[in-house]
Amino acid sequence: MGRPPCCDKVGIKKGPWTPEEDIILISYIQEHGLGNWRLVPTNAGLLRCSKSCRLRWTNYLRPGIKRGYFTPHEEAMIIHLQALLGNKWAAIASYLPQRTDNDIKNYWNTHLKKKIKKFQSGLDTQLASDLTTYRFLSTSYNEKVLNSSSRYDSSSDVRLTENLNSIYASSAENISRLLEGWMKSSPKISPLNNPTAECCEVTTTTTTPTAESFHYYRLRVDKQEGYKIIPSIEFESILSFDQNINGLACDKSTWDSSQKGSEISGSDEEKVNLVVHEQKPKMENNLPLSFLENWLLEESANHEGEEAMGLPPIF
DNA sequence: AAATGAGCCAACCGCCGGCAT
DNA sequence: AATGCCGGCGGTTGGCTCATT
Repeated sequence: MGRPPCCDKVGIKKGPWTPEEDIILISYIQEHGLGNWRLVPTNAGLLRCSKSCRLRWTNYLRPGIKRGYFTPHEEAMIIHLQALLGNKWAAIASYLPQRTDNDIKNYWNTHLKKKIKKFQSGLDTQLASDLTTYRFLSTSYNEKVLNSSSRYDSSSDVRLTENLNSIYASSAENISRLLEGWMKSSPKISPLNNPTAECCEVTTTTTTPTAESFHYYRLRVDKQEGYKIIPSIEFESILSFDQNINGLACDKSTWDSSQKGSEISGSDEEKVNLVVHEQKPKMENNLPLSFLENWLLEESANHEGEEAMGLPPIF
């Protein structure tokens, strides 16, 4: 006999995650840490399979995920790495720790593949005129031919970018998006799914490693007053979140129409603390650098200034 | 204004290797 | 040793948004 199944297939919810589910998952992971995904849905009270929870966390909720447009340097890295490694998205993502493999895969399929095709057919003069990108594309595809016998070896994979001066995205952006979605979808479901709760608060702490600072905010869910995002200190330094929280509130009717189920409790006295721990770049795996890794370091240094300035994509 | 198509992306599906039982 | 789940991965899809007709 093997292990018991992780979850019943009956009664498992599918489809897009609601902000309420996100909150539940985040708070569970904050409390219990990452570990046995099999136990997560049951213990957290989520009607999802463990796989869905893990995917949601790794692709969307975990701290440090950078979203939005890809910088020219990121694009070039993806193109180069794809040429070297093939569709090994997880391996490619290991060199871009702020991006998920899913994001990179999507970006490749929806943007880069077309652009490369266009470039190869000689139609994209703008692309060809950009020396940096041209060099990446040229060397990538030359190397693909030269190194056609090489294979990616995960055992020797050095998380190179941990050694780079990566700009870590604040998890506040993720959570602000989450809360924004929560507000939009709130008419149907209560965030805390507790029909008896009068009030509940979610207190979140985030850090931006580059700024060495902490940012606090609270989401207050009150049966009488509705939802409120309560900014605390240093909000102004997270521009995107600061913008997102403006005007986020709903009235009592929203609360009343949204009472369903009971997943996590909430009361005036209860608080759920979400402490999102940001990872700082580590200097581990100090192994000798391969040709690729040296190249990436070199290119990263070359593009550091450009990326920091937030230049728009080339394409 | 309505219909249609394209683009995008979050989430699912299915496979595989490793490992717990 | 055999069984079958877990976790990771790449491929695919469904549904949403936006642009065009």
